[in-house]
Amino acid sequence: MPVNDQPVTLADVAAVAKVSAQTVSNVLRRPERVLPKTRRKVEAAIEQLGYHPNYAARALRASASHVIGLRIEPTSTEVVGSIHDRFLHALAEAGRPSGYHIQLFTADDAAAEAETARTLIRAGAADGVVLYDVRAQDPRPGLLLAGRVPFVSFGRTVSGTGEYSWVDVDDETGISDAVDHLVERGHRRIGYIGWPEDFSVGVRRARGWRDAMTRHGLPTDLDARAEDTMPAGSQAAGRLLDDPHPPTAIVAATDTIAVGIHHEATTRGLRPGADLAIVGFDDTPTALAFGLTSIGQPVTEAARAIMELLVDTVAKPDRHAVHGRLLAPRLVVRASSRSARP
Amino acid sequence: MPVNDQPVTLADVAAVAKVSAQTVSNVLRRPERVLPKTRRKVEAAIEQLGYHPNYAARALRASASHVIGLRIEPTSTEVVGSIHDRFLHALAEAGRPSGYHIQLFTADDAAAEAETARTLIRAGAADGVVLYDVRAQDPRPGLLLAGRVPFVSFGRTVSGTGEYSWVDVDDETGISDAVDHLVERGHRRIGYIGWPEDFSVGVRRARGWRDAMTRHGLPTDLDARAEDTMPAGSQAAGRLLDDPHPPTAIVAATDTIAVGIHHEATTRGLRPGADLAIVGFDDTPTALAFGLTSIGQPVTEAARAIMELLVDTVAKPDRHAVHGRLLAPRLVVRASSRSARP
DNA sequence: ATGAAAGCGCTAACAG
DNA sequence: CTGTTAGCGCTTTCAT
Repeated sequence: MPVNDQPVTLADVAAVAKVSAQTVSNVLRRPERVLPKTRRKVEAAIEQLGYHPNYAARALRASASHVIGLRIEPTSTEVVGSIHDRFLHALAEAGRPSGYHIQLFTADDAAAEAETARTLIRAGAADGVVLYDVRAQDPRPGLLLAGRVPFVSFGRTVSGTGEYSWVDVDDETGISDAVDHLVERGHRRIGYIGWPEDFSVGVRRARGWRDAMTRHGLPTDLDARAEDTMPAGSQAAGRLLDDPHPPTAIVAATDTIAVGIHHEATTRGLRPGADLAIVGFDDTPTALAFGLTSIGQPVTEAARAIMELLVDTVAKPDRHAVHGRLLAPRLVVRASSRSARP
Repeated sequence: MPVNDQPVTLADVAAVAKVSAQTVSNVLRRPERVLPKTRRKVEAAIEQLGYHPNYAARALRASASHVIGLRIEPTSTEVVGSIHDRFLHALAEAGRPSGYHIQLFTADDAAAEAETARTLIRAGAADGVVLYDVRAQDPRPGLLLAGRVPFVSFGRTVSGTGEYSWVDVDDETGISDAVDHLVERGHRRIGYIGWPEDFSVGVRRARGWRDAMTRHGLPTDLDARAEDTMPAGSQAAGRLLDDPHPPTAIVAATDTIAVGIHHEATTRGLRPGADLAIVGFDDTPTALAFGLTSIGQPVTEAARAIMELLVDTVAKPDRHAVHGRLLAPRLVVRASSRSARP
């Protein structure tokens, strides 16, 4: 590693290579326009000086920062299985090929998030933002649209999806696959534990379960609701297990709830996988640790799709094509549901 | 929210306020140099136009990006309790007062991380970086030092700590507090499960346990080692519990291991907290969910300290003061160790 | 107290 | 194919 604190500029390289600054720039951005011989000369000089083009200058000149903003949410202390950090990493990785960097910002609520995003854009600190975990009634897409902030969302609102680009995972199919899998194993009393109805969250997951059950001609009475915490999951599981005709399998809307079910089952002397099948959602490390079958979101693929759409959106903020991309989840079968119903 | 796509510049504001661009700049950066009357006039214009200073231009002019780089690591699929995401959020938040933004980058290994960091600095894309989770034999501080990359680390190497600024948590005291707490509850057979010796990781945690036990005149034979996964924790716990004189309490080097212990105990019909006390490390959501006593790291405080030191380091990269800051962890007592030994 | 000039490093547009 | 000119938006001199 050469140690040289003086910032090396285009002009320095040009001087060493005995060409103009413009030619150096061309070597970097339009190599085909430059004679191979001069190119090699310039490249040697670049190498020798350890030159790196200055981001700020490029950004200023090009009016493009190549930065994507992302609000980082405070982690809930009650959620034990989240794909948030996996998503962050995947997004950072996905930006690499196109030269985009992810910059974090914090905000207290949706309005603040939108406002900060707008400021970032106006200040040229970012070219666009990614909206994480967009829910059915989420106000953020509307706010960003109004503020003319280029963005792509992970998740989508229930309406207005024709107005912005989004990437989402097909929850209904995921849950439906889980139900199919359980039915195949001989289960008929299959319960569901998800968020309370009024949360407007996970309505698609609940619907996925109900529809799948109906499709199989099975009853949908074993429906319990719980907030996304382990104790709430345990409690809800308790209610279902107290039923005169208790479930032999339960599908959960999250891994956190699934662990709660696992815990409740164990406490009652039921062996998960043998006496009670359990399926979670998100395929987090927690699911792996507890041997829980879980519906995994294709996080890497989602991040890639988001960056792709974002590059598009950023390129022509005015009249860019609006795309929605629905990705298929993948059921990861583990011990908690592998064996057939006894 | 005014909608106006034209980027608003200093000159625009100046035109509206009928002053020179320079005066607008002064209003923003040296308000005291400007007559209150003109200042108000300018502020009105700024407000009216929704002006935000352009980051790239500032960065170019000031040769300072106000960006801090941070490598985001791929999440291990086997770790169920991590403070990584909490740290990210805390860092983003900690940068706010001083106007620093966190930018993520990915790298495959320590060498790539150092190299990328160096490139970011040379390109003026970042003013400094934060090194996360620095371990005893970590090569990164040395590499960054050699590459003259301004940085502050969270965690520290075993040697060379006088050459760079770091913030760390006092593991030994944390574990020692846990042992004291258990002894107070009447425990004497207190086991420890941590990383394998040769990992050079967590040597301080292991030492903390050994020293505390010795201080209390208690034996240190119940020492098992496990990698940082739940099954490994369960296995190790099994080995300790198979001892002719099994432990009545176990201290774990991580929450992941602690959950493994919890699981093994439950499987054997031992009630955590009643038949076996368990203490984890990091106070993650997982610990909360399982009612595990855990040694919490002051993540927010650490992030603040890091940003503070970093601002210093970045300001004078050559001859800045080198500081080490050792923060005290905090024992969070929950059901898994609250009651006295029966 | 305010303004004019210059330049941070780069690249688009135009000349040669 | 290469070089010259100009300017992205801002701030640090230096005048006024």
